[in-house]
Amino acid sequence: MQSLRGTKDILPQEIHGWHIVEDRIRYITSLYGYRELRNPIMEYTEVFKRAVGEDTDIVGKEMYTFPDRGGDSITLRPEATAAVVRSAIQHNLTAQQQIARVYYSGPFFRYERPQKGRQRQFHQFGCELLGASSPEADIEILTLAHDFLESLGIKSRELHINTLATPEIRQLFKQELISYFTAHLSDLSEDSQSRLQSNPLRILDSKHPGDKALSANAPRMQDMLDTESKDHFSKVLSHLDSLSIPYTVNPLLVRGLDYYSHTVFEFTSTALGAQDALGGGGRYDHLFEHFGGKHTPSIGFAFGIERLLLAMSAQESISEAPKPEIYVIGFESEESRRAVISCAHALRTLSGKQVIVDVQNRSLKAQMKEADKLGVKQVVIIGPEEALHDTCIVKDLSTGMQHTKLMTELHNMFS
RNA sequence: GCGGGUGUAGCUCAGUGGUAGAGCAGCGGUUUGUGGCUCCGCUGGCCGCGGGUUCAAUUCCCGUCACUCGCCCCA
Repeated sequence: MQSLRGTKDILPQEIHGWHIVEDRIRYITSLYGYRELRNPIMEYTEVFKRAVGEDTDIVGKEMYTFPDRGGDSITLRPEATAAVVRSAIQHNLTAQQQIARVYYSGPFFRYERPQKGRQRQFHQFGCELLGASSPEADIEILTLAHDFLESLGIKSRELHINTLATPEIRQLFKQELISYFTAHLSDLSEDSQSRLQSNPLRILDSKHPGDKALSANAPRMQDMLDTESKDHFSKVLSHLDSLSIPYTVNPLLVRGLDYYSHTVFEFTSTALGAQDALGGGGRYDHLFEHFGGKHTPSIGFAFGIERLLLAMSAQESISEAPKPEIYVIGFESEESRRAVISCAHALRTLSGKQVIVDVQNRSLKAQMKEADKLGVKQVVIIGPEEALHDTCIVKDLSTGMQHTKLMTELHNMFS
């Protein structure tokens, strides 16, 4: 028996990093007034098909989709935004021109070949700012993401940013691209040829050398921007400038999901290998309408938690897990063992410190060894002698100093 | 979905056509009530799984599963 391919057990010895990240998630989101939204991990397949787009890789080949017992087509969520929007509409989270600031964190599923930084079940943390179309909304999301990465101490990273303008402009741009690439059809990779009609934007961020060469000279969205798009984008950039958040405008950044418009961005890290995206996001002004909701311009981002942890451990910025503080040792006599149990219990309740006790009836020596290995600061020894006199020996493991104390004195030390 | 690499003790890895070793870790002793450093000893392995070749396979061949790196794409 073993875990499914591409799924991982997160073991006690590695949980500390997760707790750090989860702690930062709660802290940073709270600074910005974002509240958690917990959606189910499965939805009707239609939710993702409609939001993400039929021609995207996610929907085309990566979804965990299956019929349930009632015959409905169910999908394990491959991303969050679609479900957040579905949920926002269903519960009217943006009623009466209100905006909603939400975040989420949890497991997601994509049926792909695993590799470094890619699993079939992985975890994402993301934020969505629903109902605001201003560049200031974009900046709030970007700075939140920036602050989050900073607080985790992730250094070797870059922010790439681009604008996809309005759907109308993008439609025009697509036509331009199609005619440009069609003129060079034979130089295109097979993948790109098949995408040419359905999703020509995607050819732009292909890593295929031939495609790259063609893309470098392809028509540019920048040259076709309307004043509104141009204005929006330049405001976002100037805000980034004044906040001293470094970025690179990358005209080839298009992102793999259909629902984006205007600002799109991606955080990459050199610590990651081939899957170098820590996370990304963008503006989706028309997704609510796709679901039959009212016009609700929105923007959000998502980070891959496993990738954050990879980047953090690559630069060794994960702090050490806290160590237990007290080890209470007893041995040989029944009285000794009994005294240990009640002493440990009292210390935990009085001091709130982590107190470890041997549960294998091992020797004094063995328990001392374990205390040392665990890195505890203090050891309390209640041997048969001490148990008879209601005393104990308190030993500091770093100095080796030890003193005999009455049990009542010990309790006073920690209360 | 496609290509490369790997799969031997808890971990990191050596190794040979005649069913296996090291270091670290663990446990015990050196110290008959005291950890860390020595030194000594011990425990521990269907050599990923299935099949084939062979007198004999952990070693060679095929398949399979998993991991891993890359492609595609994304977190």
